[in-house]
Amino acid sequence: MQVDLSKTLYSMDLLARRLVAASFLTDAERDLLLKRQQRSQAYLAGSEIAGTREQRPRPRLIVCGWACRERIMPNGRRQLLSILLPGDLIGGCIDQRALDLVEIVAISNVKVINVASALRMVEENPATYPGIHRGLAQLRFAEEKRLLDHMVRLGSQPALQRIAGFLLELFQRCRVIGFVSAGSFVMPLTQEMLGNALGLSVVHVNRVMRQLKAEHLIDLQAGIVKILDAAGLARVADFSLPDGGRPSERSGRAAVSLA
Amino acid sequence: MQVDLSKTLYSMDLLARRLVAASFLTDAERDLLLKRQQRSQAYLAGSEIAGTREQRPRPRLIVCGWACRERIMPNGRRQLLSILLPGDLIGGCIDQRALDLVEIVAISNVKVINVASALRMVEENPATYPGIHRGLAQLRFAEEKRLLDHMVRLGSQPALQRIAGFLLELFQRCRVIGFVSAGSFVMPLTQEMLGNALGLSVVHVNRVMRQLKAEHLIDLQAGIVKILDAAGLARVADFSLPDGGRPSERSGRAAVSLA
DNA sequence: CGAGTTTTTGACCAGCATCAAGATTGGTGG
DNA sequence: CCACCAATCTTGATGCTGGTCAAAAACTCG
Repeated sequence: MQVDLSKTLYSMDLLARRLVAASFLTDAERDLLLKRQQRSQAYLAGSEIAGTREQRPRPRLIVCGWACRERIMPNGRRQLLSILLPGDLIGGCIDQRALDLVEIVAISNVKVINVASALRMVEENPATYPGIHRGLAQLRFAEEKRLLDHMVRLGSQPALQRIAGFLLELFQRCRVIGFVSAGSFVMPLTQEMLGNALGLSVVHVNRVMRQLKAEHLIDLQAGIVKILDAAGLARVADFSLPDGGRPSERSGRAAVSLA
Repeated sequence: MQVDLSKTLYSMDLLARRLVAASFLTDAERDLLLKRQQRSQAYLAGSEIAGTREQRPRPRLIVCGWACRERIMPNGRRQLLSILLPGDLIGGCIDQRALDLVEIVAISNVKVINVASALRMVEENPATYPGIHRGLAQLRFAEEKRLLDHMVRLGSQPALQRIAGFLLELFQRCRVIGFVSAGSFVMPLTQEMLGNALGLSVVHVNRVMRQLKAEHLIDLQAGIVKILDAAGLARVADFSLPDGGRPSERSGRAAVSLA
């Protein structure tokens, strides 16, 4: 289902779209983003976009395809740390050296463009590009938020909620970049990858996905996820107790401990 | 064991110490750090240093005591996201708004000083304060690394290794800021907090700590942790297979996929 | 159509949570 | 200095969530 974009002009249109969503851009800013057509760099699904001992990691923008940051442990186990979608920056946040910490791997076929010079221009003249500057800050903020959300999932949610929340996050991210139609989006993650992202075994991921399907919260076929009941999913994802108690059950617990 | 520092001059000495460790400072830089004595702000153990809906979170430096970033879930469960030690910045990294994402809570009694103006000066004139500028980047880098390490712990390590790795991290961080003597450091975390940080129940934290003690890797008493065998701990923490298999089994995987 | 990958199921078991209760520790007031 | 209380630590018993093993079905692709 990977669309061949080889004939498309690669520009920073995607970045522009995301930034515009949050801020109005000046003409100078539009120029910076849209006039700089660039040759894109392509990576095959499964290949490494940036490795642990990268020579000189340049900030890049994903134009097409999915990638992830992951860490591979000495025993071969993999932990996906975050998913990167079109419009996301690689190494644009934090510090360049942060790339040392993980590997960036293409999940589907991926195309990226180098945004080092554009970023540098913005960093050096924030006043000239106020909208982009602010927009970038928001991108970083969103990335940080996702990281923390995911930590909470891993640390304190059972499998059902981890998966529900994660799917919901992907859904919303896809929607922002216009990759959702009729409540569906293409998700090129195998259940094994989902497991690696969520700290669960493939088998268990499968069972939970199946359960979500049985409860008519999502629908699945051929790598396409359809969110049938976003509100229901959110309800499942946010809450932690096995019984369907409402959030106010703290009083219940309290009552027990008082009894 | 909380030393009363009320008569101490609060300066950015700690920050200076950390920065110096990695970079040489110019006179201007020393001045910036050391000449700006500041009134410190104090927080009692358990109190909130910065909340989710903070009016205007200013970057601050922890001068004394331990704090943490945590998220509290609707069901009352808590997930500690990171531990903040003296010399760590609050809200100095990423974006100020990142503070919205979590609460910052004092674990022991804590003192902080405001470093907003100093940070602004450095950001605006990076050339004047090259050492500090680089040093701050390293601080951010280290924080990012810790976050990712912790995610790996939560996502793909069993209890024994989570705890071993976490203790080791605390140990090394304490050593850097000079809070280790004779292999021991004061750790004001209750086992319940450890559990909240590591996604484990109090009971299980206790059992594992006990096991580490039994294996003469650590010693524990009255909130003081003594690392008896750092190398042994590291061995436990880094590896995930029950048997002591060697790391090089990636070749095995490769061979399979090539065959 | 056959080989490899991914998904699906079932059977079994282990790691860790939960529940419950007792032992320590530290702090407080008499 | 001791009695007392709350918080923390410790330990045992029991059960559930989710891991592991194994193998069969459904896809995918050349």
